[in-house]
Amino acid sequence: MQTTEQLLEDVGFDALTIEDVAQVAGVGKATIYRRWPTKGLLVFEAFGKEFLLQQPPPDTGTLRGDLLAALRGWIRTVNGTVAGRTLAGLIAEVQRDPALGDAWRDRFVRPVRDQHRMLVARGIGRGELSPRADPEVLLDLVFGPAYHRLLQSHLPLDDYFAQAVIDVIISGAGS
Amino acid sequence: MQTTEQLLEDVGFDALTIEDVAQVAGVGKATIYRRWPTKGLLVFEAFGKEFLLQQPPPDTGTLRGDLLAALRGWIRTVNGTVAGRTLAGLIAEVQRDPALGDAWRDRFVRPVRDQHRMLVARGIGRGELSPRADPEVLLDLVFGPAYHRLLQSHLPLDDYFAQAVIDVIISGAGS
Amino acid sequence: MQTTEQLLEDVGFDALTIEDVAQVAGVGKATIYRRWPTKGLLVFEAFGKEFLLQQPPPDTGTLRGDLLAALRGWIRTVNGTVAGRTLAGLIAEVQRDPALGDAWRDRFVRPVRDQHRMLVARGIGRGELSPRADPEVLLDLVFGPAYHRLLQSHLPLDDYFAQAVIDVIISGAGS
Amino acid sequence: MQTTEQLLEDVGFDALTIEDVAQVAGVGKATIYRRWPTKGLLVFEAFGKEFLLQQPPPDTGTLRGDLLAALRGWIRTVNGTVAGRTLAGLIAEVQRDPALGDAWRDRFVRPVRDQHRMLVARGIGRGELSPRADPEVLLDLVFGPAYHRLLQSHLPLDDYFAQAVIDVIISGAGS
DNA sequence: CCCTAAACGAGACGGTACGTCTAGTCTTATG
DNA sequence: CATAAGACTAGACGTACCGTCTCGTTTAGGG
Repeated sequence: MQTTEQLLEDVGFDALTIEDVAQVAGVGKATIYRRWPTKGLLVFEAFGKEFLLQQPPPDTGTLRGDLLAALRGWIRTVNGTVAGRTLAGLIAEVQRDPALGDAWRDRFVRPVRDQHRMLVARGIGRGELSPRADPEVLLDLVFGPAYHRLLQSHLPLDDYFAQAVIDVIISGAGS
Repeated sequence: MQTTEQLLEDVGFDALTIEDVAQVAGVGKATIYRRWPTKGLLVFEAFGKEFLLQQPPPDTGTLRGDLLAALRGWIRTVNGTVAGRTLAGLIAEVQRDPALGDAWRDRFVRPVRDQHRMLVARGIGRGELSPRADPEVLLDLVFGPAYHRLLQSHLPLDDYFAQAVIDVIISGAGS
Repeated sequence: MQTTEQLLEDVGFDALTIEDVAQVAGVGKATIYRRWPTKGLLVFEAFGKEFLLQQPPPDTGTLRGDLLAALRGWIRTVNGTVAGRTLAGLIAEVQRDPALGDAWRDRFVRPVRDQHRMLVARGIGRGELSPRADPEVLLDLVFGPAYHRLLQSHLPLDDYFAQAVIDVIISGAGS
Repeated sequence: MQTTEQLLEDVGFDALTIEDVAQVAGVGKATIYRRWPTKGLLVFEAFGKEFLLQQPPPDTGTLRGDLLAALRGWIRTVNGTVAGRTLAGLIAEVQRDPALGDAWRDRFVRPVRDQHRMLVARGIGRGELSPRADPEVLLDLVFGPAYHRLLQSHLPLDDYFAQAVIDVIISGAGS
């Protein structure tokens, strides 16, 4: 497990092989396969806990503040650590391993969204949101652009971006 | 090339191997490697042209109409054909192959964004957008959520989603 | 191993590929490469044991009889089985693979010559040979012509040849 | 042709490819294939003439002298030049390419043996040979051991060897 | 305290695809 | 019009990992 994290830092998601993990950990391959059926799930477990710990639910008193804090936290983790490349690698892996996809949605996407949905609910309670707004769409609007930039690398994930995204979501871009 | 498209339909991005392409095409492997150094670039080329053809630049007269049409077009292609899975597979591949990443940004992301940026520019010209709005962020807000749903499969890519996204972007979700 | 022998009979040394051996044996290629680094060494091992078993050291009581028996035995094996072509193929391979050459000399040429040298030593002990005769040269004179005919195929390897060779070696061709 | 000889010296028979010959000669591959169907025949032609020129028929006045001179000439050429490895390479190639085998026997083995057979015939005429001696077997006895040492590399091809071989052939090894 | 059974390290195994290489044929464009 | 240049089909090469499977060998808990 620590071996996995170590190797994620040293060689990255792609170059990591279960064979390496076993050897570096001084462990038989079968021992790993007994616990994690695929490389994706192995890395997911090592990555997931770590990542979620770094995303504490914000509570700033305003919806704008909460969403901005959440997005900034995500960006900080993704930019500052190896987590960004690992996250990208895992999402890539999800495209080819349906079992990992299920785990990913159940144990990563859902909990994170549940957490964030509460921010939105709080905003609705405070009357900061139009009652028409769909919370699910809102969450996609907050994080979709960020994942987009992570995976396409066409533009930087910086604080200006975070603010601009949240501003448009709250206030709209129309004149 | 047609062989690649055929195999993408038949077996999908992941199960497609250069070895198969060569055999089905009745071609030596070296011939393929001579032209496309990796599977990613081979598929990208087969996919790119096709995909771009199916995304004609809309011109509805309003920014909202244009953005909605563009997003709907993307969703239609992604949902209705094998292009969705291929697109996901390519984005996954981009995370692993830096050379493909460069090609991807240069020959796919950039042209598509250039096209869409014109819609936004037209909207600005018509005074439909706050002069404060950053076109790049706007583009990420329109398509980021869609890519997000494509890659995470947490929620469907339907017409309701398209409208809701565009509505928030134009008018904001704040009360 | 039996697969190798089988394929040597079926298709011959040249047409034999490690890929075929693996497939026919129902074995991964790596398994073969793990044990035998080259096709030459694989075939050598399959061939060597078999061949040596068919060359029991003769003991007829006279040097002439022993040498003739040894040469006849060699000719019989080489003419009667696939071993002749395999032997030729291996000697050909030895010309291009130095590692095989080393193994060939150590594990084939040397043991065979050791055995035959004992026949000569016995002859010397019985006073059948001029003390001037060099055993090494004698061995080359007995088998060199036979290998020559095997590899050049200019004339048949028959019993008349065997007798004529041994006769000249013992008695000389001078008048 | 000179290119072939050059490359034989520079890289040896095995490493020589028709592709290289073509490129070094500044010639299309097809041009070479038009004249020589295989690498074996190409090299054979380049090698054959050269080699035969270096083997002038000796005439020393005695059979022993002639045979010794012929064998020494062969050894000198084989030891002193790249011809030795080329000769070994060609004999190896002959084991795989039947067409080359035919050419080899017709245009190399036969002429050389014809020449040497005349030495023997001269010896018979001079009464130096037992009338019982078979000239063909004699030739194999003279050169077979030499080819044997060339191809097996188990012992050196030196002048002592040449003399010992001829001595036994003329006088026999029996006491 | 032993003894047995589960888990373990080590790594061989069958299998797949990789990317490279060479052979010999076929195409093209030039001089 | 022949030719150099080199692209092409074909297929074996040797490598890397995969996921499965024996092997002994620890290592614990129950007799």
